[in-house]
Amino acid sequence: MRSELMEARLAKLARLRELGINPYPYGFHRTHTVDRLLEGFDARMEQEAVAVCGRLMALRPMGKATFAQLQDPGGRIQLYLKKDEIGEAAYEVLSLLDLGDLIGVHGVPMRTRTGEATVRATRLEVLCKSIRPLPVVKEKDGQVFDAWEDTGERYRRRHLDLILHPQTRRVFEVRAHTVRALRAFLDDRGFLEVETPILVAIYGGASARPFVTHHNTLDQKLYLRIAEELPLKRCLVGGIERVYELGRVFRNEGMDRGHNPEFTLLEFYWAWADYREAMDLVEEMVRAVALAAVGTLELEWRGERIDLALPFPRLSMADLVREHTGIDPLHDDEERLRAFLRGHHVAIPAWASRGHLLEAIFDEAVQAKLLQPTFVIDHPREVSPLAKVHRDQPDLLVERFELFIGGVEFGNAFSELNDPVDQRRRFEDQARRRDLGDDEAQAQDEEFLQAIETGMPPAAGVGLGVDRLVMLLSGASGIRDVLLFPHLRPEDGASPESVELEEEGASPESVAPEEEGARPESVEPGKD
RNA sequence: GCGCCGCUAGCUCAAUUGGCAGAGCAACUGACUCUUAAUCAGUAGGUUGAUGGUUCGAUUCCAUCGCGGCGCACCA
Repeated sequence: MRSELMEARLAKLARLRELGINPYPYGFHRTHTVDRLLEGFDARMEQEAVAVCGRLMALRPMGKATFAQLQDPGGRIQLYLKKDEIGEAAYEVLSLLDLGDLIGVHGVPMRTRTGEATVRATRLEVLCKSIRPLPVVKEKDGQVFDAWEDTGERYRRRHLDLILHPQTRRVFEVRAHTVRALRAFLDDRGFLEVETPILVAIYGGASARPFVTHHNTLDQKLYLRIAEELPLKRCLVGGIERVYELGRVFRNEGMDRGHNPEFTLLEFYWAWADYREAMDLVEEMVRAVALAAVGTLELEWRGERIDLALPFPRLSMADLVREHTGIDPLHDDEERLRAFLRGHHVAIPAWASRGHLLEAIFDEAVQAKLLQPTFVIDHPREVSPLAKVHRDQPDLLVERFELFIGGVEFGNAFSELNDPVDQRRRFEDQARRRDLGDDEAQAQDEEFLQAIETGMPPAAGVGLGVDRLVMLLSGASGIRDVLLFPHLRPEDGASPESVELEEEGASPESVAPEEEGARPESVEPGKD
């Protein structure tokens, strides 16, 4: 049982207190992080007094001297603690340390006989006694022993993953740099960042099923937003001509290596521009962000080499389908399109129109093949209720593009529809579709329609999947690798009365109320 | 949601045709003042994911469930 290991640590903790040592002190004055200390290490040898602190990752006691490995965000360094030098009392403290403890050491840089950079300690301080053991991973000459690589556990106990795997930390540094670069790119071009509601009474701006929640005081059904689109367009109406939001949206759909229930979406709206200019900007932005975040345009992702330096071709969805299948999706008999999909075992709902069929064939036969960055343009009207009709083929198509890289969609954009009469008609069409069984059809948002009726400037609008961009730039193949705490199934599925609550406050009452009727009316009235 | 694979000590993994559940590391005790996967000697550590079934006997065979991974479907 694990508690036996913990008992040993708790006993040492008690002993430390007996010795008059506070195992949880208030801080430590560090002179160098490990990476800084290693820069110009030899010049400092036997000269400077240094102070380092971090997590104890290895202990090699040899009687009256002990070697240890200390890890901080800058890396690991060896410590040499001699009884002669730190004193009898400190050496007893040392014997009460475990792997995983946080310690601080004052000392002098030295090299061992084998040349390893080392801090010879003159003083030892306990900074935090760890009472829960962490997985022990050993390494020699780049070879790792007893690697801790249970993927699920790494997501579930991400703090351990971060301690044990520097490359995990790097992914989140890439993520931070990516987000910062996106903001910088847009800020530099006069875009204003805004924040709009996540809790909404009407969800819209995308085709997806929402999460449902409830406001107690108002006794109102609320949704978590599935897109940022509609409020940002109201900003356009209000005269914020360049506006963006970079935030979390929520879609109540399947989870796999490309999908998490909540994900980070960048949307920006650009007045007086159309989707072609938006493509120019997105292409430039992707390159700028890649250079800022990882310093290169040549990437490897899911086993494919991706070259962001290549011009992003702009190919119409219909042309791509024709090229890959021989079907002319705009002119061939609809039955031929249906037959193709049946042949590929794609379920086709009865209400599907030519546009839906075109999109379905594209998804089936083309999408996965678009490895290098490609703009797919000019989508069917029926699947794009917020896009402006195509200036050349207004009856069938809209002005829209999706950016594909590595066979995966990264972005979605239109020349935004600003004809209020048409917009209202399209919402009504969506409502009809909903009646026919399309549960992703968009609900009518009256506030949004009224804003559009006031007059929204012609504009391009772009949505970009930030998690996927981070995946591409960090080389991660799954979205869970770029989320610190991805959504997972609850750990203690089976016995409800199991006394196994242990860590991560798996409180039994925190179940998502799937049914409406299950709302507890009597919860803590007026806690505010 | 469907299919395939997996789940054994804190970690990484063994266990012949169904026959007393093991090793290394970590832990504990002892030795060791330049080690580095430290070494040496000893000790302890398990409801084999859960429940049920077949059997004299189940880690092993069967069923159901849980969790995870991969693939498919839906989406971004």
